[in-house]
Amino acid sequence: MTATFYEQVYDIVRMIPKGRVSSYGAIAKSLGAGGSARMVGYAMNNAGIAMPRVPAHRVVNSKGLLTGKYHFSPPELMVQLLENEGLVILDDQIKDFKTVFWDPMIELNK
DNA sequence: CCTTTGACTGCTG
DNA sequence: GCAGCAGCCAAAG
Repeated sequence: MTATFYEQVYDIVRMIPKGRVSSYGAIAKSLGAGGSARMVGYAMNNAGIAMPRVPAHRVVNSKGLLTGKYHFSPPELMVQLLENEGLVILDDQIKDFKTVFWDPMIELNK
């Protein structure tokens, strides 16, 4: 695979179904990157210019908090997009996070 | 080649 | 339950 770590992250994120979310750590782990969750977030920084568009709004931290919302323009966009997909956001936190959580390790049968 | 940078995570007090 | 600290590791300068 000539794909960089970023591209691998993008692939996983694009696979996240509508109305579901995943976490940085889970994605990193599914890539075999171990605890390099920060790298996933760092990759998301590039997601803004990645093609095709990467649904970065479906990626949150392990607690279901929209930690990266301030990287959107405007920050409220992330919440809007998630709510548009049927999710409920309460004070920057995803309601029923465990229920809508999408685990790449399981869904991709890795 | 060495340093800095993170949209994170888990443990500890 | 919350704040602080350290570990994590790839990419960019």
